[in-house]
Amino acid sequence: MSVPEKPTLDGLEQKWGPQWEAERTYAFDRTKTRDEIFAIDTPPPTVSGSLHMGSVFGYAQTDTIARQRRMLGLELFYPMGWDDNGLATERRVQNYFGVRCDPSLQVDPHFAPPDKPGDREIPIARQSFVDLCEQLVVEDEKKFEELWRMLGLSVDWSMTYTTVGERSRRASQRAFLRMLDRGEAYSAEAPTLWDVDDRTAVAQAELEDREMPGAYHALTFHGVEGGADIVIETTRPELLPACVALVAHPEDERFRDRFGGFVRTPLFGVKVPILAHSLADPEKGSGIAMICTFGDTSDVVWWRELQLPLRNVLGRDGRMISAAPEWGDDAGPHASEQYAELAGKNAKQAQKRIVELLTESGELVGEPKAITHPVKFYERGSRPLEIVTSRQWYFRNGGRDADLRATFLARGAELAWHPAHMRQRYDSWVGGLNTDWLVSRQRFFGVPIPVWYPLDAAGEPQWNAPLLPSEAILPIDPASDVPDGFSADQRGAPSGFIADPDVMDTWATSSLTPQIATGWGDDDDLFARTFPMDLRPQGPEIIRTWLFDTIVRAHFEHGTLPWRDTAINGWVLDPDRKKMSKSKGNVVTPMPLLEKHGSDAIRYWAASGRPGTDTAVDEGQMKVGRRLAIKLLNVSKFVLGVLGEGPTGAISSPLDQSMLHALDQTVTECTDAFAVYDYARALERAERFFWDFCDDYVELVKFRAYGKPEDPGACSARAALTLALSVLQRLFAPFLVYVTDEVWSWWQEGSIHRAPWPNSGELSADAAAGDPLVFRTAAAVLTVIRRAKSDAKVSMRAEVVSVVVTDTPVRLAALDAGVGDVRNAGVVAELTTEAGAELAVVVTLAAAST
RNA sequence: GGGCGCUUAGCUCAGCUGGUUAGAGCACCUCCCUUACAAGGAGGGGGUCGGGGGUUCGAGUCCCUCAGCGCCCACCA
Repeated sequence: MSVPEKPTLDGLEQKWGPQWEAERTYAFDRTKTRDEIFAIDTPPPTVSGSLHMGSVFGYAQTDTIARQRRMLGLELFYPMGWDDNGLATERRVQNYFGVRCDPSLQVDPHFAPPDKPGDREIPIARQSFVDLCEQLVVEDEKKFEELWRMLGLSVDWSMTYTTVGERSRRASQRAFLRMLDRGEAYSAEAPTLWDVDDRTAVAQAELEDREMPGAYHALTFHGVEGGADIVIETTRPELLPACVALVAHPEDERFRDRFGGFVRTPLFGVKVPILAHSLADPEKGSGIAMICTFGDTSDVVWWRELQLPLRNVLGRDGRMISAAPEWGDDAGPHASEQYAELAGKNAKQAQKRIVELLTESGELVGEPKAITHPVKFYERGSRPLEIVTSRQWYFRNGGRDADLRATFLARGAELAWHPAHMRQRYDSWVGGLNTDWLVSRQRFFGVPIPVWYPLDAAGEPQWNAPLLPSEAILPIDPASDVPDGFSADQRGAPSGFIADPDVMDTWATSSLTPQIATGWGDDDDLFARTFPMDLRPQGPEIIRTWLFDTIVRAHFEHGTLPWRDTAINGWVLDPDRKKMSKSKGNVVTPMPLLEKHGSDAIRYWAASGRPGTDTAVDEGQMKVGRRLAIKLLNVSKFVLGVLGEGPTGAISSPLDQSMLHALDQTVTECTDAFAVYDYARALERAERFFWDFCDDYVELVKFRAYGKPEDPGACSARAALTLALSVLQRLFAPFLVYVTDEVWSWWQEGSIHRAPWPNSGELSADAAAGDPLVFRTAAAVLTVIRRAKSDAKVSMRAEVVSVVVTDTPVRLAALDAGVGDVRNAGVVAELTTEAGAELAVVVTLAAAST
C-alpha cells in the first residue's frame, strides 16, 4: 500500500501512457480463439491535417466499450488505421507544398519542394507527387497517434495499418481482381458525374446538394412543317448546342399532338424530336424540357431510355470543347459558327455569351427569372459537377439491380444497430441507389487499378480484354510493372500494352478495413481468429459510404456481414449547438482542451454523450469529469490511506450490507447498459451511486471506521469500504482511465485495465443480506439534520441535542439498524423515534435551540 | 415530396418497458476552513415536461394532431 500524501491528477497521462506501453497492457494475444476475442473495426481517420473534437468524441466512446469488454475477460482485437490514400491527402499536399501533379512530366531527380508554397502551383511528376504524399502522411500520422495516446485509447499500436500501405494495396487489388473474376466489377463507357477542378469522376455517395442561385431562361424552339413554336425554360442555356430532344409528360394535353414531331433549336437550327417521358413534370417550367447531353442526371435517364444521340460539348476541364459537336443530318447553316462563339469558355462564360446571342436573335423570351435551386457538388468540391462520358470501373452494389438491392437491405437488417433508428439512414440510402459504385478515379495517390490493356496492331487499347496480374505478385503498379508475356519496351507500342491510368477511390480500399486489419490473405491464422469482427463504431455521415461499402465487399467476398454490431455516434456541435465546420471557423481543436482539463475529463464529456446523440462541446461537463476524478482520488486516499491497513472483518453491519446491496444493483445496471453499448447510461449509474457513497455512506461510517481493530463494527465498515472502493474504481476504469489506474496501483497488482469487471458474484454474499431501506433512511435523516444546521448557520460538526424521527414502523426499523452511524455523523446526543405516516424529523440544536 | 431524431429549470442534459411530491451538473443564493477532498463540503430558490386532443385509476413516459429545430433520402428542366 502506498498512498500519496497529496494525490493529484497532474502528470498522470505522462506517467501511465509509457507504463501501458512498457507493460503491453493493451497488446493483443493472438493465441486466443474467435469466441474469446472482441474485434473492433476502428474507423481509420482521414489523415489530412488535424483531428477535431468530433473524432475525439467518437473514439473515446468506442474506447469505453473496448475497455469494458476487455475487463469482461474478452481479448481485444483493437487496431488503429490511418486512411491516408486519396484525394484528401492530395489536396493537403497541393496546399502544403504548393505543387500539383502533372502525370505527363518526367521525374526531376533534383526536385525539392519549396519551403513555402508559392503563388503558383509547381507542376511535378506523378512519382514526385506520390513521394510528397507519403512524406506528409507519415508526419500527420505521428501527430494523430500522439493525440490518441494522450486521450488514452487502448488500441494495440503494433497493429496499425494505413490504407495506402502495402497490405492494404494487396488486399484492395486482390479483392478487385476477384470481383472482376466473379463479374461484380466491370468497366464501362458511360456518362458520369465529373469534378472539373479535380478532373476526376466521383461516385453517387460523394455527392451533396447545395442551394445555388440560377435563372430560368425561356428559349424559343421553332416549329417545323407548320408546327407552332415551343418555349422551354432552362437554367443551363449554354448547353443548348448539346440539345438532342425536347420532352414532355405523355399525358400533357398541351404537347400530346406534338409527340413524334420536330422543332429546331434556337441559334443552331438543329432539328430535334419532341418526345414523351413520364419523368417530365408538367408543373415545372413551361412543362416541356430540353434534353442535353448532359445537364443533369435526368438528362442521362432520358438520353438512355429514349436512346438519343450523344452531342457532347463540355470538356473534362469544364470548358466547352473546341470542336463543334456532330449536329446530325439537319442543322442550321450557321450552327458551327455560332458554336465557335462558345468554344473554350467555361460554363459561366458560355452562359453569358449565349444569352447575348439569344437576345440578339430574339429567341430569348423576356428576362431570365432568378431562382435558387439545388445543384450537385462533389462533397469536397467548390464548383458544380458536370456530366461527361468516360470509361470507368464500377462495382455492383444494387444500384442497377433491384434483387441485389434487396439483398443489401437484408444485410442491413441482419446487422445490430446502436441506436436502432440509425438503420433508417442505411435503408433510405440503399433503397435510393440508382447507379453502381463508381470506383475509378483519375488521380494519383491511391491504390492503382491492377490492370493493363493489350494494344492491337494499330495501337488501340482492347478495353474488354484486360491483362491481369496473378494474386501472388500483388500489390502491383501497372505503370511500372509489366504484364506477363510482355516486356517493358512494349509499353505503349502497337501490339504491346498500356496500364490502366486510374487509381481506386479511397472507399474502394477502406471498405476492406475488416479484411485488412484481420490479415485476410496475408495471415490466415489471424483472419480465422478475428473475422467477421464484432463491432463497427463510426459516425452517421459515412453510413452511405464506409458502412454500406464494407457490407458490399464482405457480402461478395465472404458471403457474410463484416461485423455483428454497429455503434453510430452523434455529431459534435460547437458550444452554441451549431454544427462545427471549417468554413464556419468554429472548429474546436482537442489538444488545448486535453491539456486544460485532462484526458479523463475529456473522456468523461465524450462518454456523457448518449449513443447516436449530437452533443455540444461543453467545458462545464469537462469540469464535472475532472471533479469526479479528483473525488475518486480523495476518497481512495481516505479509504486506503487514512484508514490505512486497519484490519477488516465480516461485513456484519446492516448499513454496510445495505450500501453493498445498492452497489450490487448499480453493477448490474452498468453491466446491462454496456451490453447494449450504452456506455453513457453505465457512467451515469456508476456516478449516481458514487456521489451517494461519498456524501452519505462514507460520512455515516467514518466514525465507526476509525474504530479499534477488535471492534467488529469497525472491521465491518473497513471491509465494506474497501470492497466498495474496489468495485467503484473498476466501474469507472473504462471512462477515467488514468485516475483509476493511479488509485488502483496504490493497493493492487497489475493494471486496473486488465482487472476483472465487477460482477454480482463478488458482492452477492454481503449484498443479499442488505436491506436497501437502511442506507436510504439513514441518509434521509442525515440530510434533515444537515439542513437544520445549514439553516441555523452552524458548522456541520455542531452538536445536536435531540432528534425526533417520525415515520412508518417499517422505515423506523430500518433506521434503527443504522441509528448509531446517523448519530455519529450528525453529532446527535439523543435520537428517538415515533411511529407515524411519513417521514418527519425534528432537530434540536444545542445553542440555537433556545 | 418521403423518412428519422429532437423540443423537460436561465444553460447543457438524464428520466429504460406508464406508477410515490419531475432529477443531475453548471449558473445563482445562503452557510461551513468538519482531521479524504477549499480546483472542497452542506443546504436553498427555480420547471403548467413545445401546443392541442385522446387512452388510462394514473401520462414527461402510450396514441393522434399541430408547430419549431436538426439531419437523412429523393429523377431539383
